[in-house]
Amino acid sequence: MVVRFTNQRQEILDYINSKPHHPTVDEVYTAVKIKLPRISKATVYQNLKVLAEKGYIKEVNIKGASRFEPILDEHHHIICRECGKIIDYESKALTEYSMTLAKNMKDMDIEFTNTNFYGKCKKCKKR
Amino acid sequence: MVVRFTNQRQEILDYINSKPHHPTVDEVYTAVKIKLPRISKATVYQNLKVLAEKGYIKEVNIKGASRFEPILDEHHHIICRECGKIIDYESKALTEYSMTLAKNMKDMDIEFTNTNFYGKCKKCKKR
DNA sequence: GTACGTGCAAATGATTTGCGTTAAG
DNA sequence: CTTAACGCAAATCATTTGCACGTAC
Repeated sequence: MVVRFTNQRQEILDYINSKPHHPTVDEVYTAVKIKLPRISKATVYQNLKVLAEKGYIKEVNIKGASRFEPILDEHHHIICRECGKIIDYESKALTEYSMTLAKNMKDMDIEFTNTNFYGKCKKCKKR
Repeated sequence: MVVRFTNQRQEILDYINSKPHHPTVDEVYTAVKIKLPRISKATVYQNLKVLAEKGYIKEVNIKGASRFEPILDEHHHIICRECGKIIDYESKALTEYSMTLAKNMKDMDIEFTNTNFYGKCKKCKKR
């Protein structure tokens, strides 16, 4: 199965690569619609899925909804439990340590790891 | 606001505490329905939410759907990217190391951390 | 007795699917 | 040309909400 590089696919990929912002499907749809007004949401869903499967982008699940991010150096996420805000957090040491543990697991072949730090952001803490 | 301990709530809590199995909402619903045939799915949703908020159980998000687990010692998850199977993984060292990093974060107050190890389980690898 | 909880049905949101048409390679 | 991809509408899941009635405390 050949993966064709259509306009729609390219715009979606470009948008996700343009900002470290972890957009939702709707955010991608709204943004890409400006350049390609006739695009449908189903196409956005389909392409996000394909792009993630083929390894062009990465899918993250926060509070029940899918979000997407570029392929960056392996990193971790700081997540507000209340509003779902995400901050990227890089720690090679943590990644390496996790992967060391992964090598000793026999139940599954581990491909990558991700550590989530859950808490409350400043805004949500005020309330 | 007083949290009342109704039959429904107790059965849901008991079921989740009974097995290290990370059930989905539907699995909880089906299981509890055997003992309480008149229970509605909305009640299951409501109670799972309350129980998680009050800290009686923990919510985990895998492949877009909510799953629930008892409050155990802090632990991590090994997840099959294909079928969503979860295996618990305990490593005090990893938890402690992550929490050490968390103490230096100024953007958010971290309450807990969780590391996910993603890979493919034996069954899915065969295909 | 008074909220909080329940069950039901309807509403909302997220995601997927079927299908006829379009366009990439 | 041929087949993956598109756009649209409808279908399917997951989850939430409104409301009249029931019940824990």
